[in-house]
Amino acid sequence: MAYDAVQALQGFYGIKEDASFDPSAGLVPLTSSLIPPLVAQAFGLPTLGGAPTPQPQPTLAQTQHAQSVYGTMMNPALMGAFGFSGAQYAATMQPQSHLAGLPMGYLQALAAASQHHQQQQQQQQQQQQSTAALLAQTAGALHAHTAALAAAARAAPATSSAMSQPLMPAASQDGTAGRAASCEQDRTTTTATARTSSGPPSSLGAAVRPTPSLPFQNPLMVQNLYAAFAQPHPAYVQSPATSFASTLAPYAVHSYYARPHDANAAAMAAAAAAAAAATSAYGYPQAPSSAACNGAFHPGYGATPLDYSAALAAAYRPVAAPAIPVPSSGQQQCQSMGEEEYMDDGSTRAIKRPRLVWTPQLHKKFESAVHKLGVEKAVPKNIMQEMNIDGLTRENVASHLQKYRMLRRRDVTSSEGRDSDSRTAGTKRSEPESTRPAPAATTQTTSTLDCSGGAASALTVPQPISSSAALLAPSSAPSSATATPVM
DNA sequence: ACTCTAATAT
DNA sequence: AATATTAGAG
Repeated sequence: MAYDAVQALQGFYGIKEDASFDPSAGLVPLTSSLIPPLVAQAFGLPTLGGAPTPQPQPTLAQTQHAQSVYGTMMNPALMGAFGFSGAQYAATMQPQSHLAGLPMGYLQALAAASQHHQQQQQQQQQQQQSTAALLAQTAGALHAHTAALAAAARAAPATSSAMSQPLMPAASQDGTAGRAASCEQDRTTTTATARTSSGPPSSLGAAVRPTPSLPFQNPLMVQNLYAAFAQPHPAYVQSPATSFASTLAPYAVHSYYARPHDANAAAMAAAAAAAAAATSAYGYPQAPSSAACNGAFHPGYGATPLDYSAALAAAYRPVAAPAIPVPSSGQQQCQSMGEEEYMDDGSTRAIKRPRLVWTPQLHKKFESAVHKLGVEKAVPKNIMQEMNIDGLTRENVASHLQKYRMLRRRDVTSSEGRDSDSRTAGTKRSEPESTRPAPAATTQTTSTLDCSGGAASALTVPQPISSSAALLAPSSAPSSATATPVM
C-alpha cells in the first residue's frame, strides 16, 4: 500500500499520524486500524482490529439506485467497502456507455485507482496490460468524443459547465438513462439553461452528449479516491475558489467538524475538501431553517447534540447501505464531545476539541443572549449559560465576545465619530446596521452554480445578511451599499 | 475563579 | 480569516 494513500486515508478519517511509523519498513502504523476495516481491506491495508464483517447484499433496486447515484465505475473493492456488491454492479454495468461522457482526468484517476488495487491483489503484469489497454481504449474514445464535442460546439455554441452537474441524485433511476436525465437536470437547474436548451440540436447533438458529468456522485468516496491517489478533483480544481468559503462554509465545516485535528496538513486539506465536496454535493435544497439533519457520514449534523465519540464511531463505521443523501439543512450548532479517543490497546488519549464554528444560527443565539443580558451582565460565563449550547465553553464565548466587541466598537466609532458617544468598552448600542443592501436575489454563488444546482443556490444564499450576520460577515460596511456579493 | 485586553498560535 | 490559547492585570 502506498504510503501516500495510507496518509490520505488517515487524514480523511482524522487519524493522527504515528510518528514512529517508518514507511520504508513497510509497516502500517497502529492507528491505521481505525480505518474502517472494509475500507482498509479495499486499499489493501492490514487491519488490526479484526476481520471485516460481511456486508449484507443490497437488493437489486438498491443497487440500481446506487448505481444511478454513484455511477458504475467504482473500484469493486471499494464498492465492497462501502457496502455494495461488486458482482451486481458488474452485472448491471454497461461497459461502454458510461465511458462516453467522462472527463479524461477523471478516467485516469479511476483507472489509476483500479490499477493500483489490482496490483495489490494479483500479479501485476497482465493486469497492468489490460488496464493500459483500457486506458488506451478510453483515450481513443475520449479523443473522438472530444473532437465530436468540439465540432458540435462549433456548430451550435452550446456550452456545458463540465462539472456543474447537480449532485443531488434523486432524478435518475436507471443506469443508462441516468446520464441523460442528469443533463436534463442540468438544463433546468443551472444557468446554462438558455444556452443549452435553445441550441438547436445539430446533427451531432444526438450522438454527442453535451455535458460530461460525474458518474461518481458520492463526494466522500470521490474525494477519498482522489485524495488517496493524490489526484486533484477536477470539479474542485475548476470551480472558483470562492465557492465554499463564502456561503457554504458554515455547512461545510460542519461535517469536517467532528473530526479531530490532524497534524498532517495535506490530510487536513483533503478532509476539508471532502467535507466541502459533501456539502456541495448534498445540495441542501431546502431552506436552512427546515428539516432535520441526516446522520450518515456527516457526524456534525443532527438535531440532537452529538457526542464526539459517537461521531468518531460513526465515521469509522463503514456504512452498510449507500448513504443516499437526504436533504438536510443548517441546524443549530449542536455539539458536545467526549474528551478521549480510544486507542487500539484500549487505553485512551486526550484529543483536541474541534474548533468551534460560529454558524449564523449559533451567532444568533449568541447575540440574543447578549442582548437579553444587557451590557452589564454580558460576560462570557453568563452568555454561555444563557445560550445553553451543549459543548460550548466559556472560552469559546469569550473569544467570540472579544471579536464581537471589537467589531461593535469599530462600527460605532466609524459610523458616528462626531457623536458624543464614545464608550470605553463593552458597548452594547442599538444596532447600527440599518444599512441593508437588500440585494435582490441577484448573484448566484459560484459554488452553488457549479456544484449543486439551482435549488441549493436559492437556499445557500439565505437572507441578505441581516444584522445578526455582522460578526460572520464583518464587511457590512455602510459604504458598499450595492453589491455585497454573498459573503 | 472569573473577566478583560492584547498578543500570538493554529 | 476565524477561532483558540495564552499572558498579564484587575
